[in-house]
Amino acid sequence: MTRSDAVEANNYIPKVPEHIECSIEKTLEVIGGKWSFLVLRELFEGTKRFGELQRQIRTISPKSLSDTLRHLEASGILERHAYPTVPVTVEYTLTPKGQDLHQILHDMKLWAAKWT
Amino acid sequence: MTRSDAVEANNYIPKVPEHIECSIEKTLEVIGGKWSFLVLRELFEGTKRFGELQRQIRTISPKSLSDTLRHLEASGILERHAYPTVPVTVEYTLTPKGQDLHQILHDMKLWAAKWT
DNA sequence: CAGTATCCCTCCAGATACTG
DNA sequence: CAGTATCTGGAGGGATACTG
Repeated sequence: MTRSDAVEANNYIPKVPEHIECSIEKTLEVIGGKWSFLVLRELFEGTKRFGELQRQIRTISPKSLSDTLRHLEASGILERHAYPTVPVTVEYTLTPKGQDLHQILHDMKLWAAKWT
Repeated sequence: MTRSDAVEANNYIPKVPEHIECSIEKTLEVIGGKWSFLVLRELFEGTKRFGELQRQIRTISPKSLSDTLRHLEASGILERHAYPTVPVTVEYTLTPKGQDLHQILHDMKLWAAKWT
C-alpha cells in the first residue's frame, strides 16, 4: 500500500459516532488518537524527523507512528518534507492550523494539574 | 456484574500509551472516549436522567451509555443520584471538576469552526 | 425507568521482518 | 533512514433480550 492509498483508505481516524453533528468531534479526530497528542507535543518544539520522533516516543511502533503522521498530514496539521539525500531525509513540521492547537493542549495540561 | 465490579475492572477507559507521562493524557482519558464528549455536552445544560441522555444521543446503546457514565463517575466528573421512587429515578449531574472542562470543550469548538 | 447480561464481530495496534 | 507488508490477538462496542 502506498502513502496515497492509505490516505484514501482513511484508516486510523479515531472512531467518533456518526450521524451526530458536533464540531468538537472534528477536533477530537485530530488530537483524540492514541498517539496524536504525543506527536503534537514533540512537534510544538519544532521540526523533527521520523527517527527523532520514534526515539522520543519510545513505546510507539514504526507502524503506529507512520499511521499517526499520515493521519495528521491528511488533516492539515503537519507537513512532510522529503529531501533527496542519501539516505533520504524527511522532516515533519506543524502547519499554522496545527500550531493553533497549542492553547487547547496547554489548557488540558492545566486542567489535569488542577484536578488530578 | 455489579456497578462497583465494573468500576473495579476499570474497563472503558480510553487507551492511552503507558510508560509515557504527560498530563494531557489524564484529560484525554476523560474526554477522549468515543461518547464522553457528547455526554458532557448534554450535562453542561444541566442535570439529566438516563433515558433523557439516551434520547438525545440517539445512536448510543444502553450499554455504551452505561459504561460511559460509570467511567465519568469514577473519574469524578459527574455524580449519580438515585431516588427510591417507583419506578426508580436516577439523575446525573456534573461536579465542579466536570464543569471545569467547559472551557476546553468550547475552545475545541472554536478551533473546529476556524479551521474546518 | 434504568440499567445488566450475553453474544459476537470488527478493527486497532503491537510485533516482526523486510526494503528503496 | 524512513518507512511498508503482513499477521495476529484482544478488546471495544453494537445488537438484543432480559430484569429489579
